[in-house]
Amino acid sequence: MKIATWNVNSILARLPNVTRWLDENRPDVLCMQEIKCTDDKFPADVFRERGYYCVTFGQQTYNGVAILTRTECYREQRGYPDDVEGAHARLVSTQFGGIHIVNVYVPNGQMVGSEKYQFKLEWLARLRAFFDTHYDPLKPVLLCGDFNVAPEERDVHDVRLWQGRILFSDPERAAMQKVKDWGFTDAFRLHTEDAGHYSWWDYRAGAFRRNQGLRIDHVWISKPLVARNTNTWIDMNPRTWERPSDHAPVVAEFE
DNA sequence: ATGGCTACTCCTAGTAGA
Repeated sequence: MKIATWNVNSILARLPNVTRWLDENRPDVLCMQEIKCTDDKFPADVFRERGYYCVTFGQQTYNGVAILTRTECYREQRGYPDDVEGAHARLVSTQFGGIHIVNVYVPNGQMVGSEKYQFKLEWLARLRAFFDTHYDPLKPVLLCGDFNVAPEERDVHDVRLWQGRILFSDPERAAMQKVKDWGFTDAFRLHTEDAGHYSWWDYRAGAFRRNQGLRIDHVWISKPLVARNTNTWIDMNPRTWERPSDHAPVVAEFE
């Protein structure tokens, strides 16, 4: 079984790239973030033609998450259960093949110390509480998405540049670690110890060409899935295509 | 060097992303 996560940075702008990648890779599940459109604008028919079912939690202009699956799936959660009306569309979940799949788009945080940064830290605290309340770490649970946090120094191309800054500040990393402590393992790190593997590169200044990126997109798995995870990798290919997303897909395979 | 690039919008200039 192949489960992938990809921040597509607008599903409407990225539709040719996403369909091409689906055709070439045929994952069982694709979790997407930043679809940037409401559910009625989501191109579900294009995916249905390719044999995928969709659950979406869209929003105009900003945020928005969706999950594509090869067999019919049912939405489990759409945002946090205690969300107020009009809250950001940043979390959607489903069950597939006996696995609880939670797809998140963690807030960016803009700048350390800003209101948005505070919102990010609170959102991450709620994510941990959400797992405490609704899931069991002894069952197969997979949390994936754009976490907007690089966990370790080896996940950052230039530690001196990023130290203490947004996406790599200590409080963000601690908040993310708290989520991990619920009972998750970073699937990518089960297979690769090296530095220099990134999932996002700035559009500007030739960052991709120079491999100046961050590993901020992740697939985290609960204990029962660890032994089944045969490989997890970052597919840099679509980042080389025309009109790419600034993020690359992360793919996890299970037996 | 605070730029660089991309996508969005009832505001095509301003906001947001990371």
